[in-house]
Amino acid sequence: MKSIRAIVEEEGISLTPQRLAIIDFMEGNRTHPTVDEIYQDVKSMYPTISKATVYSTMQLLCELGAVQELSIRKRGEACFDPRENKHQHFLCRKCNRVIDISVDLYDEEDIIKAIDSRGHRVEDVHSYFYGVCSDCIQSK
Amino acid sequence: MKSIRAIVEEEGISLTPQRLAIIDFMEGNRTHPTVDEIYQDVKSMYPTISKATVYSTMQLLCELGAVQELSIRKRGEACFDPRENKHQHFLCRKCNRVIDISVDLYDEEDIIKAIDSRGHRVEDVHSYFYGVCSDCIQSK
DNA sequence: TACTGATTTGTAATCATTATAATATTGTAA
DNA sequence: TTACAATATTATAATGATTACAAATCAGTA
Ligand SMILES: [Mn+2]
Ligand SMILES: [Mn+2]
Ligand SMILES: [Zn+2]
Ligand SMILES: [Zn+2]
Repeated sequence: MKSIRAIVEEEGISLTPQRLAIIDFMEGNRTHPTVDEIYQDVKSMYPTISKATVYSTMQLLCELGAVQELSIRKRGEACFDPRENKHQHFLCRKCNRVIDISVDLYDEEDIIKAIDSRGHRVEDVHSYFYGVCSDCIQSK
Repeated sequence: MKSIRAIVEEEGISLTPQRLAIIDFMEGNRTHPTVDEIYQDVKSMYPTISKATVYSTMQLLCELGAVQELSIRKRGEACFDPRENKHQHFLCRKCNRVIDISVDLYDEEDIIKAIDSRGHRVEDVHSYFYGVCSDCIQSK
């Protein structure tokens, strides 16, 4: 899997110190941080960084496909993870953590079994598909 | 499938005129309305209704499992649909519509094929699993 | 009818995100 | 190196959805 940094460099996008600090924090990060968590971490090494920079950098990384934004929390903040090997996301409604489920399965019932077998209890599933609808494809 | 109204009545929850108007609008509704869309519709028949009532009623209906809230739009408003037969949701990034895909499939690749075969183009999938994690189950 | 608890309403507060404009930095060409 | 234009960063304001709150209203019961 290509690193976030490699993807950004390939695109010829300038690696400013702020972007580099954000990328370093995200690379291999499995905690699904929010914008504020990224901001807090980077600020400790780079005290003048602005939250607006974190927002714009995360949007850039999303557009490049280097990270993905998750809307798994129904309200409140979005969170992010590096786009690595296919895996699933489980949100604990008690502790509010987003937990990676590293399986290469595509069948919902199999995935639920895999999550259950890790000791979690699955109560609900939402699958969202994104793209362009037939009407919009035709009227382009 | 049980109607929303039946679920509410079974729970012995009082059916106020406002709640009834909202339930009537949601029953069988396939448009995935937002809170504001529900509010605008109900207001035409019930001009004094408050948006706060729509929020609290939708929360009630969600807790009863009569409707579900979708966070398919990564920012902006949540939307709702009656919890009916299992189906999937496709968001068009151009026209911003949430489209029901009525299939009884559980395998992601099969679902994508089904969506494609309806003339839509699938570009991305997010599956979110909700429940209680092993840590929180143990420490209860 | 009088009382009690639940519901609704209008408004204010909160919070994540986006927009904006001034400032700073970067890369490039002379 | 210097000058310049393009890009990025910053601080702050604006937006917009949701939640909190308290007063007013309603429903059910004694
Ligand atoms: Mn992940
Ligand atoms: Mn639906
Ligand atoms: Zn937990
Ligand atoms: Zn469309």
